[in-house]
Amino acid sequence: MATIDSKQIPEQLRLDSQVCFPLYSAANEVVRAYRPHLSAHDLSYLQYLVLMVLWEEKELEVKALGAKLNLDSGTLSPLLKRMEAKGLVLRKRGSIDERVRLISTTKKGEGIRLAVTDIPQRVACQLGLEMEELSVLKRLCEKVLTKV
Amino acid sequence: MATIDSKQIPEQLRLDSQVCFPLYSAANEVVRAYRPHLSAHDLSYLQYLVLMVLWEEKELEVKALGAKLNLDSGTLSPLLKRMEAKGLVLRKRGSIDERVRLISTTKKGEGIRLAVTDIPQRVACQLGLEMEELSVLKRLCEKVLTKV
DNA sequence: CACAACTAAATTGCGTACAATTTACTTTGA
DNA sequence: TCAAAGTAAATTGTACGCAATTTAGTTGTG
Repeated sequence: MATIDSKQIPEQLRLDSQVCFPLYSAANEVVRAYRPHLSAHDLSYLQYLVLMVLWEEKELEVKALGAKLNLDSGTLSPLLKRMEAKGLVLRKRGSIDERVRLISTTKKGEGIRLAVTDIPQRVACQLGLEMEELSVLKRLCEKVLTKV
Repeated sequence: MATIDSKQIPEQLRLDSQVCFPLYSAANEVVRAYRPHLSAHDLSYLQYLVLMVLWEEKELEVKALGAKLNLDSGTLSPLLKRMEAKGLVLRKRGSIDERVRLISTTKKGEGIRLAVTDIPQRVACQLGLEMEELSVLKRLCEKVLTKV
C-alpha cells in the first residue's frame, strides 16, 4: 500500500511546525494593528517607517534609505513620489552627483512626529507580550536580518 | 530654545528600538529566502502556504483556508484562481451550499509535496539561528497571533 | 410563501514588494 | 579624450494584502 495520506506528511512540511509561517503571519498582524492608528494620520505603515528614518537622519539618498529599510528602488521610488505628492517629503536632486535623490522631511512630515509618538507603545500593548518577550523577539528578528 | 533635533526623538520612535520593524523586515527576509527555492518549482511563498494547508486537510472552504492563513477572500480568491489555472488546485462548488468553494489539491499539487520537503530545513539553516532560538521565535510569533 | 437579514466568495481599487529592465548620469582606462 | 563599464533611480510587470463593495445564494421570521 503506497497511498499518501496526511499522516505521512513529513513533520517539517506541516504548517504548525515551521517558524516561517508564524513569522510571516505575525508580521502581517502587526502591520494590521498599526493600520487604524496610522490611517488616522493618513499614513501607511511603510510611509511611517520612512518618516521614522528621516526623523533620525535629516537627509538621505534613496539607496541609503533602502539599506536601512531593507527595500529597493522598485518599492521606494513610487512610495516617495506619493509621499512627495502628499507634502510629507522632499526629493532634491544631488548637486554633485545628479543621479541621486536626496530625501528629507517637510515641515508637515516633521509635524507628524509628535502626533504618532505614542503609537508604538499602544500597539506593543495590543501584542500581549511582556517587555522581556518583546525584547527577545526583537533580538531574534534582528539576528535573522543580519544572517540572511 | 524649542528647536527639535534628532537628539530629542523620543526613544520609542527610533527605528531600532521597536519590535515591529525587525519583525516586519525579518518576515520580508524569510520570504525572500524562500523565493529561489520555490521559484524552481514555479511557486510563490503564498502558493506554497496554501499547498501546505491542503496537504493536511484534503478539502477546505475558502473561509476555512483564510482562517488558517490569516488572510481574507480579497487575497485568496484571485490567488486560488491563478493556482487553478496552473493546475495546482481544484475549486469545486459546494453541492449543499452553492456559495462556498471547496478547494483541494490536484495530482500535480500533490506531486510537488515530495519535491519541496527539504526546503524548510534549508531555509532554517540560512537564518543562522540555533534550534532553541527558532523554537522561541516561533512561540513568540504564535503568541502575537493569538493576542491581536 | 415572502422578503429582509445574513453569509461566502468575488471584485475593485490602492499600496506595497520585487525581479528585470531602462534611463540618465558618472567613472574608468586605453 | 572618449567609449565602455559602472551606478542611482525610475519604470514595467506580476503578485500579494486588505478595505470596501458587489454578487449570488441561504436562512429566519412573519
